[in-house]
Amino acid sequence: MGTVVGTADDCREMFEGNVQTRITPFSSANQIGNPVTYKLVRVAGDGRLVPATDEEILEVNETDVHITTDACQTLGYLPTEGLSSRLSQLESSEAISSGLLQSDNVEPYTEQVNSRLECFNEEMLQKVEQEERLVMIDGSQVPSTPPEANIYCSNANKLFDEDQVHHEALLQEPFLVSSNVQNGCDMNQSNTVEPCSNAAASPKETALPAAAQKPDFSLVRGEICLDNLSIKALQETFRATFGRETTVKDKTWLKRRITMGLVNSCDVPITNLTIKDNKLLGNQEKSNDVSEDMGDLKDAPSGNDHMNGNSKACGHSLSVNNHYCATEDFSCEERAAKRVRKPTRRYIEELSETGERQQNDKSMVPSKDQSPSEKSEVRSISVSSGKRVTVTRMVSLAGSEIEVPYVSHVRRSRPRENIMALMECHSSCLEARASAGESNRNLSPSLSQLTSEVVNRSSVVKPSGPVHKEFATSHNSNNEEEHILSEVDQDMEPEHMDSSGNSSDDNSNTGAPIMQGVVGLRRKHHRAWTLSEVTKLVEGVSKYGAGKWSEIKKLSFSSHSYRTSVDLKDKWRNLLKASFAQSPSNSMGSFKKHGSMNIPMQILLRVRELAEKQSLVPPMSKVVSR
DNA sequence: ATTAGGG
DNA sequence: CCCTAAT
Repeated sequence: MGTVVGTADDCREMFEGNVQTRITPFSSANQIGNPVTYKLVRVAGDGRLVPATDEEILEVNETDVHITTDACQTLGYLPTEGLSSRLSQLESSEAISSGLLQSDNVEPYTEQVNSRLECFNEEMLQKVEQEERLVMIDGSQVPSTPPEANIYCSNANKLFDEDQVHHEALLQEPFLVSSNVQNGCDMNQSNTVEPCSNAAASPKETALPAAAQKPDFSLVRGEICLDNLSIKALQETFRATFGRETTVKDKTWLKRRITMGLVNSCDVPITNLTIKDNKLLGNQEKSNDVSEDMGDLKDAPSGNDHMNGNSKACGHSLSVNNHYCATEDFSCEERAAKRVRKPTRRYIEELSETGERQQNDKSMVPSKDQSPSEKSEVRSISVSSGKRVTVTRMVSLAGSEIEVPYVSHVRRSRPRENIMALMECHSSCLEARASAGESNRNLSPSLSQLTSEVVNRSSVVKPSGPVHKEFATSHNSNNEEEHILSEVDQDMEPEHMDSSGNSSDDNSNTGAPIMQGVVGLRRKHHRAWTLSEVTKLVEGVSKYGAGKWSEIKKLSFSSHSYRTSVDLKDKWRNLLKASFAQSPSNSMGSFKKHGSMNIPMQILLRVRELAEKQSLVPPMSKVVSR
């Protein structure tokens, strides 16, 4: 609930902040066809739509979305998820909005209608899809939408039939209007928004506080409509809606399910929204079949509203839900979220990066084609194809607006903190650059910030400025360069060894030769191991035993902050390999001809020695060492 | 948080 | 070196 309130506030902000209320050209409605999903969004003072949270993802129809429209949708649509209950919650906001709208222009009505239409369209699309699915599944004739449903639809249409003739055509498709939608529409019924505000407002106040005593709003037409249906009919409807049979006999359940299904079908991932709501309740119904789970998940997000608003209507089933939710509300949410985010991994992220960009590109095209959306501040593209949703937002920069990919605050570069700032900076910069360039050369504030941040960091470490060494030469073969550097290091190292201990030295001297800024996109930082390092490593191993990498790192590599225990481990592994590989044929002498570093025989021998020792007496060595 | 291993 | 899984 609290969340809801917050939403309302946001809405208010939107309205207030948004000076220019724009009316969506009707044309947009015509073009509809893209499912639109709105999530918690707020409008910045300048009118930009901004995700309520950084992580918030806003899926919006790419076509022009107007703030007003958005507001409408936010108000009307969001609630939709939760059904009537939601509506009640939003009432206040609606009232506000309505008031504003009224004062503003008469147009709001139109806008609302549009928004609504969009909703309908979405639903219709969904419906159609479902139908198709059904066909595929059954092969038999598609269960036509229950007559009632159609009737219902027709009613809904009547609301704004005059304006949208074309829409009707679309609506002709079997199409169930969810109660929510209805509610949302109610506002529109009267030309003036007033009625809606009034009607809505009153219920809400009562409803919100005490769920127990709620007005009849719970009995939405949709509900009623469904009510009239027999169980069988409901099942049919269910089937039509979800594309699968259901054995559930519970009328209430069916109704709810259908309603919610219709509602939810509009928006796919709602996780964000849910998360914000502490109260988001999961829908826990025991599903009869597996697929049911999916539905539940979907429902989960909106569950909250449901509870609040529909408790009355749904009766017992709801009460059960409430209970469940009360205890596990959040977990439910999480569950859903997890499901959605499952594939999340940094690795995957990177991979998907490309996809995102592509998507962006795509989005660009349609935007032009679809309709000139001059003003849409935010245009986010929902990609139905992929699970990932890319969000972009327009940022006015230097007078011109540019589309910028919305970047999550999560840092992309490697997690390690020590890492030579330089390298990180490099990689980050490169990344930033790359992404910026790839994404239509847009400068994203977030990106820039990131970059600057990185830069600052680097500057702290190395005030002198951005890497110089690295830029020196950028051959295609980094290895060579690195190799050379390593050699240099080797030469220098010995000297440092004695005085080793000051990290600054390491940073500047041991300096990371790495990313050759210009050419390679290679983001791997590589720092060749110096002889001294190897020596230390071996020493450490002999002292503390292999496997005590953290110890070794602490005691023997205090000065080399960039070597992590993992690095040590890896290096040791390599050394072992090398030592054993070389032992058979000592002919090579003290130097390996390979590209790898020259490792003195001595060391290799020592390594082998240690290795054998440890392998033979693993436990002892560890204990003994100290 | 470390360590062991695979890539 | 990087990334993960298992401790």
